[in-house]
Amino acid sequence: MADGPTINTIAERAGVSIASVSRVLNGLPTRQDTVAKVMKAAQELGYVRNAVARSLKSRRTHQIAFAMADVGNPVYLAMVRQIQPVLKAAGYRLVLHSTDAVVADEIDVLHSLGERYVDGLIMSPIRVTEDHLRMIATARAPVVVIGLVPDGTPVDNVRADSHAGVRLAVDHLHGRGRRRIGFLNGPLDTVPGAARHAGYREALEACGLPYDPQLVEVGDFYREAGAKAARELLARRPDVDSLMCANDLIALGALDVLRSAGRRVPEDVAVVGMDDTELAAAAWPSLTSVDLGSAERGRVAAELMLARLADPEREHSVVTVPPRLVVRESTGGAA
Amino acid sequence: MADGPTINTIAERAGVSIASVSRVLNGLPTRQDTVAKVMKAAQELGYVRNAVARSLKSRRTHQIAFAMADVGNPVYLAMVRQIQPVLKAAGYRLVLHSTDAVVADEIDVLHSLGERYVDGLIMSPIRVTEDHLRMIATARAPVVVIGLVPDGTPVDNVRADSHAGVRLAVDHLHGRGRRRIGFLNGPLDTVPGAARHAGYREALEACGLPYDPQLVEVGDFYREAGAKAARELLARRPDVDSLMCANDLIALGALDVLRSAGRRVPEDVAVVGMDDTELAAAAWPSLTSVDLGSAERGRVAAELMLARLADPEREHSVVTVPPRLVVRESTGGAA
DNA sequence: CACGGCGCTGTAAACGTTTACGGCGCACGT
DNA sequence: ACGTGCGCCGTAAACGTTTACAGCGCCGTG
Repeated sequence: MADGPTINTIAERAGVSIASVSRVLNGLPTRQDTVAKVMKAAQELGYVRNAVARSLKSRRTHQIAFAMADVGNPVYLAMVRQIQPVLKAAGYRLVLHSTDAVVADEIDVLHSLGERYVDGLIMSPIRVTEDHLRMIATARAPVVVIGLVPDGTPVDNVRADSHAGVRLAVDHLHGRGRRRIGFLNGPLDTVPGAARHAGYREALEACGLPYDPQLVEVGDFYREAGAKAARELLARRPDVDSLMCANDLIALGALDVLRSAGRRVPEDVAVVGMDDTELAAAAWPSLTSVDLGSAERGRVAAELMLARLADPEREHSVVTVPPRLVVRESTGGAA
Repeated sequence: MADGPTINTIAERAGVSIASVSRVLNGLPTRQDTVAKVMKAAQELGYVRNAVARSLKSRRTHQIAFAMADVGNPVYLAMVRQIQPVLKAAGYRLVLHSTDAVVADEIDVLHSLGERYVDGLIMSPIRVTEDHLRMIATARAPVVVIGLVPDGTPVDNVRADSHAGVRLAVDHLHGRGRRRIGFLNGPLDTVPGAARHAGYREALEACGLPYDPQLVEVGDFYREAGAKAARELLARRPDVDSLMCANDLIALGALDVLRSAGRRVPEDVAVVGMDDTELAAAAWPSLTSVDLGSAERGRVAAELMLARLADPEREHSVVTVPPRLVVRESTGGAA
């Protein structure tokens, strides 16, 4: 692990100046025999260019950061999975930040952009605060936000449409003859929670079904919470014939409860999840789920980032990725 | 996004030299009013230290790379999840490489260590070739390998013991009265495939059961492959009373097949998976699975890396993480 | 009062690149 | 034979830090 060779070592050995070495290494026009000498020396020394020095001079690190709440969450995972190859193909490395949904940590990441260790940041904040918006506006490197930001925010933005996603699911249930559609939601003060609630009410209206608060449970986005919510809803409204769940984990919890209550899925109660994580396919019965396009959003975000790096002056884009319903056994399978 | 302030800007504004600024910023002993002047100027300018320049001088980037075959694979995911917080707590960033199990890509990552954009590399290669070993031995930055490398390889190494893991599972099945234990394995030319096969044979012997080739199927590590293998095994040996599966996906495939064949799990056939991914808990019936300690291995690898960075001269460590059986419904639940 | 020592500060070099600029040698035209 | 232009090349500056070293002022001591 001794000190590696530098451009100087090569210059000495090849009997040329460091400028020539640099030129050869960067493929700039150079006389043929100089190229040969330099290449030979570099080869023999096992030279590898120092990325740090290069970045200092060129002001490009060829690194992009991705900040999310939790590496373990399948939704973010799907994003990473798409972001990674896009960036890699363009010659960028991926730096991962897991903020545990702590706002201070997210602000920290934004702040650290000033250190210039990355060329840009893709982030998917759990909540968007005033602080976020202020930091984003003054950030020293391009930012792409996955998730809803207020219209007019000067930033590239990729959105899901969970509103429309819920409508898709409710329509599907209605189309299969269900009329008492329960709704197991997460907290209403989160962006997804609020949007999904609104989507549920609207969809009912569009189907000509009444909104019945008794059919709605608000809990959290976890399996246990889903089970609890399902239990309570079943106790209150045993006649419920279907459950719209605000994510797949809630739906899994609901399946557990339905099973031990002896309700058949989908015959007695149909169930729809949301996010279409790999858990949906693993569950039994396999879970119909609304794909909100996490993967697609990741891909688009990466592409927007590349576009901005290529042209920093371009207009800010706002892309909304449409949801897609994946029908499986829990609502009776493909028609 | 104009050029940010540097140490020079601050020096000018505060009326001191850049050396003093640097000293203040690094907390080196300085007169109180100098500190105040510098801090004030830095504050007003919104100064953030340039990480690249700092790295160039200090020869530390405070970045660690993690290279794995596939970000989407839950086993690697579990590792990332543990590695991230350990590194973060020590002030390191995580750079992710997904190699798609392409050996050339892995070699590439090893090679790029010479660029010195990271202080070290944690890798979990799918197969370990001669090239790997050669590159690791001459790497210009510390490497920690998760997975088996030949004894004596000069590298920090964290191993799973899938051999012992299979024994654990087979013992468990035997203890629950199963005598015709089928084995659905992955390819024998992979490190895990070979180790698991050996573990299976040994475990049978230890239990006093005969090894019956008819009870063994070799396929691949995917759900579809698991289903296919299970179908064939059931056709050949309808009397099989339990299935040891070389990973959770294979087990899920097996569950599908058993269900549609009308075999009850665990009453007619008990099933054990491996890796204890989140799919195991999501499945129905929930899947007994052998946790090979992916999470633990990630944590240990990160710690070994930090230890080596702290003391480059220390002896190479080889840590083997013991497997753990997680009993769920597919083998009858906790005793 | 002279001097040694100490605490603080500034100057400058270094980390390993990229690149603007000027110089040198050669071929060519007059 | 001499100027011109062109193609390569080397010198040196720059990127933004950290840090060795030397200098300076001040205090206390002899």
